[in-house]
Amino acid sequence: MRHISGGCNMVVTRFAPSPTGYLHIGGARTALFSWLLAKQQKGRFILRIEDTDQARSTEESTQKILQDMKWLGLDWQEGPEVGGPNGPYFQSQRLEIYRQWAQKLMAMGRAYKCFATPEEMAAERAKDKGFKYDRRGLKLTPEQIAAYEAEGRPCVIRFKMPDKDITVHDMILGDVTLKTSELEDFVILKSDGFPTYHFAVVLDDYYMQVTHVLRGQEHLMNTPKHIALQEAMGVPHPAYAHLPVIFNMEGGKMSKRDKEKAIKAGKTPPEIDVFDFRIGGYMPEAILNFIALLGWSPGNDLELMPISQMIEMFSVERIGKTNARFDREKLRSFNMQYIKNAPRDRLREVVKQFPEVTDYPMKNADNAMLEKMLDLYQPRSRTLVEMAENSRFFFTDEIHYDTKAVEKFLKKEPGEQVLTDLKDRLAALPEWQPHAIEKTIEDYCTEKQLGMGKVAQPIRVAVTGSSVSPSVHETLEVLGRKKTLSRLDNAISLIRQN
RNA sequence: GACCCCGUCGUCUAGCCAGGUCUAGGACACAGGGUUUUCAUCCCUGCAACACGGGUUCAAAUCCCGUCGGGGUCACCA
Repeated sequence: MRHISGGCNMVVTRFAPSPTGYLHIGGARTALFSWLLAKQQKGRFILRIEDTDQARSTEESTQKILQDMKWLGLDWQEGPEVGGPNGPYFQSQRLEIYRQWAQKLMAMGRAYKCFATPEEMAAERAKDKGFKYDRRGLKLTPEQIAAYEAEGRPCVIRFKMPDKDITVHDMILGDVTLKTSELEDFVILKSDGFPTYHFAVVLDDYYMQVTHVLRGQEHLMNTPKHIALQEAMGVPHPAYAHLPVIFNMEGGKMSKRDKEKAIKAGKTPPEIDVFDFRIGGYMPEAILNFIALLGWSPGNDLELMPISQMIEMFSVERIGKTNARFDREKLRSFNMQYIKNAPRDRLREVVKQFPEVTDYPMKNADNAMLEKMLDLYQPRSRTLVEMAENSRFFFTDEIHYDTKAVEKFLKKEPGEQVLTDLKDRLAALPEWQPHAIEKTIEDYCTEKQLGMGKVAQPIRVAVTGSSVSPSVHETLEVLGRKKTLSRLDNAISLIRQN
């Protein structure tokens, strides 16, 4: 009898990505829900790498996925890097288990060899759209099999589906019954000796003592196969929960292809993978909060909540059945609020890590400058990209002058006059303090009978290149007197150029 | 095409399981107003949904059936 580590009733969930690219946002939600369930139930969360597709799996992808999981803060109690009692956690390292069970099932008469090549099967399917595997392997005589093997012909092992209906008791969808006639004898062991997904998940979930399987709804039709397999092997069924699909705004499944489509159409590609959102300047906590609400709701009007509260309030019963569109506008709003409400320590950490994956002048910031920038931009940035771009004039002297702004505020009256006058007055200030700067500007306005807008905008454009920035006196203060004056000079000569 | 799942504001959703308290609540977006030196924030107001058709019932967003619509799956991919 196997000992179940940590107690018999312990909830064990897992996330089992295949390493064929970055972590998809939908995968991240599956991982999050599984993680939340384990945390809430004081159980264990396992990360397992399903690298049974030799053609597509890469070590690089594995690393990317681990990195994205860590960045999101979804830690695992068992899996790559941390190990665990039920390892290894890479399916490619568990081949012996699958082979032995395949043999066992064959000995039991529940599985059999088939020598048909992938090409043959594809040809059958091309001929008949509704083609279902015809059990041709089962019709082979022992002599034929021996002869094929003597020739060294490759074969697969197929599972013999039982002749009965199978009901999935889904925690979200309820009971879903599938007629056995809908299912064919599927391959469990490929000709390269690797298991198929169906075989590997069932065995691994069993050996890793997984109690709850949360996965996308696209797996619903696979589940009867897994249940049949579990029955044949005499192992328990984990509880299943099939999550609604995440749609793009067009109403189709949100997929990596959306990126290629956008590029072809000459548009900027949408964020699809977790890493895209990371580069896009989103905070992991905002992403987690947002995707948690794609299908799940705590039941009251609560939306923004810390992860600790999500853990507390999470329940599979409150996951809905309807597919959800991924509304980036709402994510942006969430992200803005997370940036605005973040403790300074946390925001500083996030902002300092950001240049690791991007390249903005912000990366050259010293701590004092960064802190001042944060004072101004924490309340007014929806993403770190906005923050980095809008504040770039602090960190580089390569100012890009917005043409419209230059025309409107510098080249028109009283632009030049304002700059030359204020340059002298600011240069003469005894102390470079925000209040002193503000007063200088205000006094100037009063004296010249000019509205604040007439004065502030030319300065703003001169110093930042843009007509948009935090309040002028704070901006100047942070920039420093030296840079302020030299940029005023530059702007003045720009005006005089023509 | 076959099988399966789903269907409340433009979007995410609460309400549905245990019908009445729903002239359907919240959030994002949008529109208008206020604050303001620009932008953003912030505050106020507004717009806006039970897919459709039948039942059951004194009463249906809530239960049943059908239609339509959307989606998923049909691999030696996961």
